Amino acid sequence: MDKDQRYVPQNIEPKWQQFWHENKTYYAKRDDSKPKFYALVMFPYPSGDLHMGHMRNYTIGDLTARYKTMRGYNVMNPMGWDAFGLPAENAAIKDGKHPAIRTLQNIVDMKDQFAKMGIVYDWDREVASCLPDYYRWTQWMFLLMYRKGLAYRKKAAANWCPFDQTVLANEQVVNGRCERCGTEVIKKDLTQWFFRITDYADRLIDDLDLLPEWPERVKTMQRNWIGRSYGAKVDFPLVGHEGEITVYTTRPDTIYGATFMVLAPEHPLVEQITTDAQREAVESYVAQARRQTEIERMTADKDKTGVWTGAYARNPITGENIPVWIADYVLVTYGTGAIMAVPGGDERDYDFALKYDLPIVAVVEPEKGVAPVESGDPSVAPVLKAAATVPLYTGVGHMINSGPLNGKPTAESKAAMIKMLEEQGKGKGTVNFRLRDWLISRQRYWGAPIPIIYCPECGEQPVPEGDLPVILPLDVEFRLGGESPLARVASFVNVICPNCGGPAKRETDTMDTFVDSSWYFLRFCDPHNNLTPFDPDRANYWMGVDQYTGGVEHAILHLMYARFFTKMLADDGMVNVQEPFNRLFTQGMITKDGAKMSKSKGNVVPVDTMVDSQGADTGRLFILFIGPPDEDAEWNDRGAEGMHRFLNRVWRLFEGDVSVGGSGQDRAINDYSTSDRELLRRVHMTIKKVTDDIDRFHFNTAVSAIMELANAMQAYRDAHGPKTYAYSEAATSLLLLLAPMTPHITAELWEQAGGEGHIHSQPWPAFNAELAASERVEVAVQVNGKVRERIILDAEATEEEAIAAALASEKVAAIVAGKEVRQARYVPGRLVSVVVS
RNA sequence: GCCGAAGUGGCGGAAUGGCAGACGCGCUCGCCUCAAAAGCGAGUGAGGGUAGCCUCAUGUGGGUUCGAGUCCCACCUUCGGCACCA
Repeated sequence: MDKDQRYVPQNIEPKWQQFWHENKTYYAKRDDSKPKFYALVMFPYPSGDLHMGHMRNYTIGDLTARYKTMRGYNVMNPMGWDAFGLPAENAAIKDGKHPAIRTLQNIVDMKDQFAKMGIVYDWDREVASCLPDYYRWTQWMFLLMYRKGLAYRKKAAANWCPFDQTVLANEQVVNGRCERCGTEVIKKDLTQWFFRITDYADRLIDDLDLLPEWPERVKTMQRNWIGRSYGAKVDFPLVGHEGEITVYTTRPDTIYGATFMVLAPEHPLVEQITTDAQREAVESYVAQARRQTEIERMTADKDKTGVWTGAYARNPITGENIPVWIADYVLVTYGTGAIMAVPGGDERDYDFALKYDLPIVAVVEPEKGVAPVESGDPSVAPVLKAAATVPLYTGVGHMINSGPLNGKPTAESKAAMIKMLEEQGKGKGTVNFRLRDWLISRQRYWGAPIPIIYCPECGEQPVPEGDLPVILPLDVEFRLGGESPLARVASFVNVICPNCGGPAKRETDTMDTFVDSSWYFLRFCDPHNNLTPFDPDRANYWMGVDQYTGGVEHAILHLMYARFFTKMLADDGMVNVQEPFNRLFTQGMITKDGAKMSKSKGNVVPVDTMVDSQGADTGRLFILFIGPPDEDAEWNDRGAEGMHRFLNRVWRLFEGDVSVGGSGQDRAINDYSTSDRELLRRVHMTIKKVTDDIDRFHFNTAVSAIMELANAMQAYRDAHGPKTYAYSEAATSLLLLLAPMTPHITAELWEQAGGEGHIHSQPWPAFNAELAASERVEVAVQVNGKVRERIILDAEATEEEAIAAALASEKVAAIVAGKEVRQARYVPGRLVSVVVS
């Protein structure tokens, strides 16, 4: 083999990709002699084209898998396809190409691109959510939910995207728009399937504490999304009607200040309690509120509007009759859709009271030093009413005007009031969530059919497990129409009732694709199982995922749904972990010209272009070097060229007779010359630094440390040539440290330099603290906080010796002369600090 | 409005409270070349000085400390999440 040829990645990369493919180098088997490591990158939607943003994602995952393998773990690193979804179906409506064909073709193309990047997976475990042997088990999951009472159907005002012609989950509505296409979402009353994720709300919040290795911001986002609050439900009896209005409040302590009530316009009691005199005004307000889209309702300035129903309810504590209003600032979807308004203690209620001249009572006195908000902002109330002389105060303090609670602090009053309400049967303490149940029906074709049959005699019937999968028919006409294209396929719709054998009809909605991705990490543990979704024993061996890598855009949706599924399956005994992902890493976007890479913006750097021109290793290394991996980074072609130059330098470090693979462990330190020691110190410092940095996901600094080692090797080589033991040792470590990052060039050089076996089967280089230690250190000398001198000390120098040496130096002596040394200290290996006056 | 993250050279960025700017990009000069590319070497925060060196400098203003990019307080800006959530 001619080692002197130039570094031409195109000549070596295909060879090694072939090697890993043929040898199934990264195919996982159970091996109890090693600790297991489950590495996983979020499986992608097969869109066909990969750009540098994807490359970052998969490079990090690949690096993790290769690194952990070298560290001695039994690694599983699988990949699959989140293959159902709207884009393929929308494309089919445009050009008639069947989603199945397009998707499977894209999968082939993407696997090709993975291979070209040198990304290795255990392809024996590949799954695609659009294939019957996968979605069969997604349907099985639905039936399990159904059996457990966690899947149910109800009529509700759902988020409807007029463009995609389907309903959306709350999580898929962003600022009132469809997260996919950006169309304004409207509300539509529809009967839909839901998963009862709210049953798990408490655990989904509490168990975030079991995840110390998740980014804090992701946990915070989930906490906020689930939105747990503690308060009370209180019944306000209606005056002149049967029944009561139940409100939810987080401040039961302020109930003495509740001077009116507000219902959401959609509240079911509105029609019943409205008086004839107010009927016209109320109906027109309700109609106007219903007409508004989410966007209008949100962009409408915070100016409060509302109408009195004409009705009264009785404050159960004060016994006073208070008016009942409706207003759209009260949301029917939160709490009970009704509030007790405490204008003295709530900004919204205060604004409303000012506008409609409703009484305001102060019930909380601020702590000393806390000023209440001055009343009477003229922009809120065009005409300042007498009542508005009461100031607004929303904080905590001591109760006033509150009967027996007077003088008590807020927290104590809250507890006391809940106790009183419960004793008198007027209410009870409760926990409330912002989280809503997960709406999973989609009126679209390209998804897993919901396995339910509607029988005119027996009603709703689950498809018997033995009849799964409910096959998605392929012969379908693609056009939009407000119901699933499946509804037009007679052979799909018309079935026999599994209960009575009479004619019945299938559910024609499909499941949200987030259902598919909520359990795929479990299927990877046992991907070919024909009897169950996965064998609990196999799942328990691999779970949980030790390193999960993906985009932060999944912080709420996918990551919350997958946690929900895992808990549900744990409850069912299918798996013994409460949390699916032990460690989560969310990588930042790669931008170009300041924007996320996208076809429509024309700023895409495709993986193919990168790999064909500079090579996969160059692309991988630059994407690791570009910046902290959890932050966004701007793509820069010049930077990639720099990485290519560096790999060229590495290549040249192996010119001549360089050998690798030996170990200097059995040599005594004294066997090395001073310059050898110097090089080996650098080698071992680099081993430590790179190891720590990879463990912390600081890949950019790991790469720069390796560059420094290469620079030191070059200098050594210029002086002493490459044929020394120390150089060979350095060359060995350099290749091993780079191996997870740039697998092709390191595998090639390892082979050319006569290394034993395959580089990626070698153990990670061992750090030798003795070799890393140095005998002499340079330390700075600070006088009164300013660095004035640098001195060389013995590494073992004591504080006394260090200070003496510092004071003895010419410069320091000159500065200190004639002054009193008030303080002196030595930070070993760093500096000497002297204070004089 | 609330919650979270971040502000450091021309650029990407580095720095367990201990010599700010590692590493790389770019740029300048030089070597090599008929020339270019590639490669190699030197330099590169700002200001001052012939020079040894000195002063200033990590969004702004305070503070703690022998010592602050790092810790504390207030503020400004940018990005992300939530948003009339009772």
